Amino acid sequence: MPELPEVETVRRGLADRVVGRRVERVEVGRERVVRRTSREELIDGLSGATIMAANRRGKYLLLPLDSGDEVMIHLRMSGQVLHAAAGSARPAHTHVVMYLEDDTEVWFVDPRTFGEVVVFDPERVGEVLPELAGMGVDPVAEQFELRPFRAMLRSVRRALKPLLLDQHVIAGIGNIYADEILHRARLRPDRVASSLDSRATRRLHESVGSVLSEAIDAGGSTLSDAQYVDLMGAGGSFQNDHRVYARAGERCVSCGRGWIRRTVLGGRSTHFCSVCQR
DNA sequence: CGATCTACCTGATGGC
DNA sequence: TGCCATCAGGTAGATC
Repeated sequence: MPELPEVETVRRGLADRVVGRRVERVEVGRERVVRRTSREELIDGLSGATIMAANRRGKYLLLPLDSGDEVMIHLRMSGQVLHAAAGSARPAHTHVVMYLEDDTEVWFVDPRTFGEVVVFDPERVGEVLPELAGMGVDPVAEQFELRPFRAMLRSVRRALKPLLLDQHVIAGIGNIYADEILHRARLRPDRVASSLDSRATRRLHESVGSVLSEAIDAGGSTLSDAQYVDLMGAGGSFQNDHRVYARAGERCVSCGRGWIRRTVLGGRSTHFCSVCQR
């Protein structure tokens, strides 16, 4: 569920409401969400520590602690991070509870338990989180330059959408935003990357930046199932600006001529206008 | 190298 | 109403 804009919205909530606070106590329900290490390592690593910052790389939340360790939270498909007054009623599937010094609690909630929480020593990041080393550029948190992007596109014979979804190439884009970015760039999801001319490359580069930043400004996308919410439990509004995602059968509002089609590409549901995306 | 399939889980939805 | 199949925002690993 959550992609870069949703994770960034959660990050900002943590920066505003949780950074600088001390974690007094931690409870772990289902061990599966701490499978990367163990229940004991999470509890020992977090108890008594103060959260010093809230960072993000792609869809990974990274929270440095005053101990020198770091917390990683990944929401995967159905994870939520919520912040509430101490003693508030918790949703089902609340697997981690952090009791903060200011009588508030941070909850990690995840029905499908694909998500995870881990405390690790940054010096051992390569052992605990080896995937971080191979992550591509974060187009919001880092410099996302046109030139290397163009060189990468020219060098691969892959369809654009699976390429945008590949976290080794660009970190943070998921299924919704891949479709929205390609629509804005007027490029078909199955178009081969190396076939783009320099104008198309520029449109794609600009669309990556503009779609993601507009989605962040809107607080992310909350679909009808309301699975994604921010730290306070509020939904985002970018779903109202989706032009293709979950709009199969509707008239394309960009060109006014085509209809939005739904196909499957790389095993993912894919939405595009066959008239204005080429 | 790249495409495809599977697995990991639970809940919502739609058809019959 | 109930039962069953299908699908979901992510990612890693196996296989061809």
